[in-house]
Amino acid sequence: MPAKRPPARSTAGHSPQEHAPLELERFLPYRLSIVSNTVSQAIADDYQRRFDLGVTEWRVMAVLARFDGLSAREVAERTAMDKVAVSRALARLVQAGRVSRAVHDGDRRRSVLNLTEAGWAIHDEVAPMARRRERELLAKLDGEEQAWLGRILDKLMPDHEPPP
Amino acid sequence: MPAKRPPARSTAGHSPQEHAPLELERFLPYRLSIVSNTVSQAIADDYQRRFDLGVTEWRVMAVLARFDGLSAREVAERTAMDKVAVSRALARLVQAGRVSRAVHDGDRRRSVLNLTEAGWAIHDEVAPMARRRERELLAKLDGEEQAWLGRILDKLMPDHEPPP
DNA sequence: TGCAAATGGTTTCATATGTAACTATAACGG
DNA sequence: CCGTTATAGTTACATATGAAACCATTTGCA
Repeated sequence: MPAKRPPARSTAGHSPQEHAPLELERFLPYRLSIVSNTVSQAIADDYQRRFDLGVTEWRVMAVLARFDGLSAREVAERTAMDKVAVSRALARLVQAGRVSRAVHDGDRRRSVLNLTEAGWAIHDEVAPMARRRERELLAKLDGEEQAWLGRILDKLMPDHEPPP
Repeated sequence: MPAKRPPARSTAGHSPQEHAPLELERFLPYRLSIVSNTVSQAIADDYQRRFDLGVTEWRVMAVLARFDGLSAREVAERTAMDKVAVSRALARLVQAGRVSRAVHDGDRRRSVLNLTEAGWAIHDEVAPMARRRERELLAKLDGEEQAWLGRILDKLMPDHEPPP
């Protein structure tokens, strides 16, 4: 262990002015990002290696499992990803035979996307995993806290009203 | 507006089994990541362009503002970044004359890091900005919600006890 | 001592991601 | 109709990020 550890004093005795440094560990956006990244990473680790499936790809699969025949743009709306990310995720998914892509009748710019059998098979393995992780996360909170967290996230969520 | 929008039914009438698709917008890790990314991005936009300063660099500056003479590894601990990210951030900061790097007496592997005058000048502009953004974020919540959020994040935070 | 293992830090390489430019098709206005 | 503008999606480029290999130094210990 190293000989000296300077005391955790503030403003580094540097100059006359008060520098009011930010305390990262009490800074809300910082804490949010730590928690969020830790959680996402834990979940992703479950399927990332096993299925060679990225987070973005999984999100696309998740919406296609609920809404079939979406276009790439609609997928983007529902996943809060931008269209480039969706395009790339789809390229991999189609390539891997997990999603089928057809052309929309009457608008040949649009794709019509669906999970394939292989896609469904993966979905049906990953979805329960993800839910299990979510439960593990929530298990750290008591019921009251869980309820508050839900409400708070609703309030903080940028209004991103997907079509009903 | 396009002619048809398929109803939001589940499981895509695909096969006999129940597919139990994940509802992303109710999935906690997903919502967390949306909120976190939105907030971080909003803050970063403030200084990113103005000072050509990345989020990682700002975090390094923030800890150096509170603790002078840290080594890179100590910075990494306090920012929850990995050492590669810290190394890179430091390279840019030192290059830009915002952080000074010396060699530790008695352990020549270690660096001894400090903000320079230029670094302090930037810090003193960015820190209040960041705080203002945090206040804006919290303004969306009432007092009770703010308190709960703080407690909840504490509980969800991975135990990452930096040395006192 | 002296040498294996550990530590601080940087570099390398493969991937991921964001922005802007681009292609193709469709919608609109005269 | 025909040119302009808008939309769906992809490509290209630049930058960011993570994992592992890598150097230098220090520590531990026989």
